[in-house]
Amino acid sequence: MAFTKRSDKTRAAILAAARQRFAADGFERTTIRAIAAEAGIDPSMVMRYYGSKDGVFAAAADVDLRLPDLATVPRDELGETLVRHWVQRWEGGLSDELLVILLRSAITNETAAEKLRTIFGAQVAKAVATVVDDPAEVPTRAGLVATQMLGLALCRDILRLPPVVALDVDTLVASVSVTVQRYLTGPIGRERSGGPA
Amino acid sequence: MAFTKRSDKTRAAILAAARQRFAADGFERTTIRAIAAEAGIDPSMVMRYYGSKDGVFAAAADVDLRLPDLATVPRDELGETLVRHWVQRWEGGLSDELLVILLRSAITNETAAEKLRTIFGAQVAKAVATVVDDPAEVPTRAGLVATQMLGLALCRDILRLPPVVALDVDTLVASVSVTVQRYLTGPIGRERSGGPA
DNA sequence: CTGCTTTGTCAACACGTGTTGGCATACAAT
DNA sequence: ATTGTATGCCAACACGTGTTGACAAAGCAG
Repeated sequence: MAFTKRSDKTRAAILAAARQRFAADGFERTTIRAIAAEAGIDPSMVMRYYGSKDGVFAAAADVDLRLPDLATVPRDELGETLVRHWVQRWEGGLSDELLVILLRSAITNETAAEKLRTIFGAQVAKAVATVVDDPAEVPTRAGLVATQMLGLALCRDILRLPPVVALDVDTLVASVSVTVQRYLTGPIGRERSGGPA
Repeated sequence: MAFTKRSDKTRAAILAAARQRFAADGFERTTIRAIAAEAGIDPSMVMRYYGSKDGVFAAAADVDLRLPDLATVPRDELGETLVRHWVQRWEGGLSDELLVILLRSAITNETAAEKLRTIFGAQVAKAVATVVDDPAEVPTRAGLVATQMLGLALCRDILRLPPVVALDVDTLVASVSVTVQRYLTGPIGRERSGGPA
């Protein structure tokens, strides 16, 4: 299988087309025919190489958040590092409609939702775990972080709320970083926030 | 038109059924037939009384955020007031699948997205405007607030990320309030956060 | 009771969907 | 050149969709 078959080019074209369609339209509104048209081939090829619509989707939505390794980051720059990385990941339109696909589809497609849950449960929690001392706090902090990061992506890249789209990257990062930084290292829940320590 | 027609009961049944289906399945996956079945009537009635699928949706997604009047709230309790109200609005499952409908559908349906943009543009900005001095800052602050609030709803009530679902309301409100409070009254962008002021 | 409007059901349409099998062509091996 | 196989296209299927119109029953007006 390490040999390149003649069909690899078509396979790749299908995958690229599928990503574009899924990202633009979500799971339900994307049709096999549309994918095939964009790839410039026949719909039946999509079936042959990926088995079913769910098959293409699974292949297209195989995503890695590629979060930075927080262990090497100064403790007071965690928020900024994470948020800047996140924003750039979403901004870099080219190859990264992956995240759009996942988020768009996760809202109506239970398979995609489960996948997203897994990815966030694993990758974000792992990143957070390298930073938080008390293991019992990890899920809570990871959840709060997810709340802000996904909300940011949702408003800016999916819903395209004008004021959020209008924000320049630096202002955005500066504002949101503080939040994420606190969710990572600050007090959570009902603890006093301005304590002496 | 103030008189109650005989068909009002059916109309109401259709609307209730539509809300349930749209909230559960989103716009695309909800079928006229499913709505009719849930309402216990014939699919053609849905068409007769609401014209088209888009018509039913428009009627079902006519939503009012009912944000509290921030003018009467002490300045340092703004975040908590807003967030608690928001969480309760989403928690109160009964009549309020309205928000689920809107958010779920806005991700794939452009009409719904536009509606959500309008609602947030108007209602949130208005609420924020009663609190912020500099009018130029209103959109930015409203946008940031939307980011966190919609992200919260997304993770907790749509995607159901386990750690976010697991959080009890008080912890949630306590943690997120601080963020919203800062987006409303704190420094934004690249200003120094701990300045001498 | 006789007519007329309203409320509802039934059956069907035109269309788009995922999916399948058959058939031509281009390539690879002998 | 002659096989055998991989690659691609075409036509069709079975099904579910939004939507429409004809027709029956129920309520009301005269």
